[in-house]
Amino acid sequence: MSTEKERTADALSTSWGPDDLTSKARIRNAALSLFARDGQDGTSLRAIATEAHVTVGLVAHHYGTKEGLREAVDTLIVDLFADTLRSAPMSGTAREIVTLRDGAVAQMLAANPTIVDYLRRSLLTGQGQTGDVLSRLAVLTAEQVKALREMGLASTDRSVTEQTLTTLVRQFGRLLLQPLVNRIVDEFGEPGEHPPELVVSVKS
Amino acid sequence: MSTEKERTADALSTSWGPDDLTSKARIRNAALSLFARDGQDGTSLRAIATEAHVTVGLVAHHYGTKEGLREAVDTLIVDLFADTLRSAPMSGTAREIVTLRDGAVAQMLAANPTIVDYLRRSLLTGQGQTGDVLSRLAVLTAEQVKALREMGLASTDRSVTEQTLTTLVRQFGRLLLQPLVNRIVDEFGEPGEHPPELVVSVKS
DNA sequence: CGGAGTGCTGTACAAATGTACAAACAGCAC
DNA sequence: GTGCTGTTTGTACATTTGTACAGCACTCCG
Repeated sequence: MSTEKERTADALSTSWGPDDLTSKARIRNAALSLFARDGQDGTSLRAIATEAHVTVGLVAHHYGTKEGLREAVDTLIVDLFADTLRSAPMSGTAREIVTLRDGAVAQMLAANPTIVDYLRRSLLTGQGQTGDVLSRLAVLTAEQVKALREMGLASTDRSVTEQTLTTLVRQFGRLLLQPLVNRIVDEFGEPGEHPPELVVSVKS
Repeated sequence: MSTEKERTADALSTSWGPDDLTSKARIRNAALSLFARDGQDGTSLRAIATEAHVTVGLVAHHYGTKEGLREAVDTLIVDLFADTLRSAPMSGTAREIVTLRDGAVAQMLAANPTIVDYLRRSLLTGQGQTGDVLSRLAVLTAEQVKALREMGLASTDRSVTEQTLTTLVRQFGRLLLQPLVNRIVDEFGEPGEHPPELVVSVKS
């Protein structure tokens, strides 16, 4: 991965002031935030420009069209995902490895709730287009599954498709569904009542 | 319930030709379909008018603003939900009753996938506004829970909030998350491979 | 017959949006 | 200095959007 990617990935998780980032990076981060909150159709290029403290023209200059901006945001997320998985240790039994990798992903997502919101939206808004961020994450996950299999670090008693699916559901399912729980508790729960935990899995 | 409501509710589940419906009903149904597919911001009043074979002016004439149209769609769904629950039998043990009611809801939702898509979108798009369709469904569910409790037909070992939450998650959770599974299987699965079943529940 | 109400059409309009483009500006090699 | 490359601004434009409004056709009641 290029140094550019690491720099931008770090820009999300570390606590750099917005002044330390390039305008290009600030635009992309603003797009991620606003896309996650209001959806892609719901956020204008002007809103992104304002949030990034630049003008509309600069957004078009760096990313061309709105679609180009979306691809940049997608790439940021996919790279962050890949970096997270690459930095996860690969030692121990197959089960231990899965637990460690799931934990690394969960920790990364917990540190970047904006990405979770963005992915949740992508799941609905995206019409299943290839090149979509979810497709790219699915491809990434499938590659990881195959790699672990070849190293003998993953069970092979299920199909690759089913194993990929299980992994993604394990990592995303609970997070994608959380708003439903939060809304109910917000509506009826007494203040201070903590939302119960969701369990999401695929029936084997 | 007024006869109007029952007529409109039937309009979804039975197989009446579009010519048999009033323009007002056709507009509302078109709005439901397009809102479900493209989101509320993503569908113009003109697209709804075209789908319903009317002009833009008539949409405004019947429903005033786009917000009014959304409320009409929400009301249709809530009424359909209420009708479904009212027609479910209330006999047997507490567990049997829950199973029967969940089955009735599942059957209704399976017959109206458009409503599922609409609700899935509402979960994200809606900013938790009261009056939102999910809020109204939550209120409806909570009322049902309390009613069943007073009749001694529901267990009282958990809080009403938790019981309401469990019910909604049981009825919606799997459906809301299904697109994730479908997309993975579409992307990697061999043709004809059927998506495995999801399991969603709240940790007790 | 007449008129009143209602469903319905067509059009008009201001606001917002994505995109294109010309010009100003900064840093840097030569 | 001069030229060059990349950044940044400001503005302009066509399109789409939600909403408002004036008028036509029809039905029903007196």
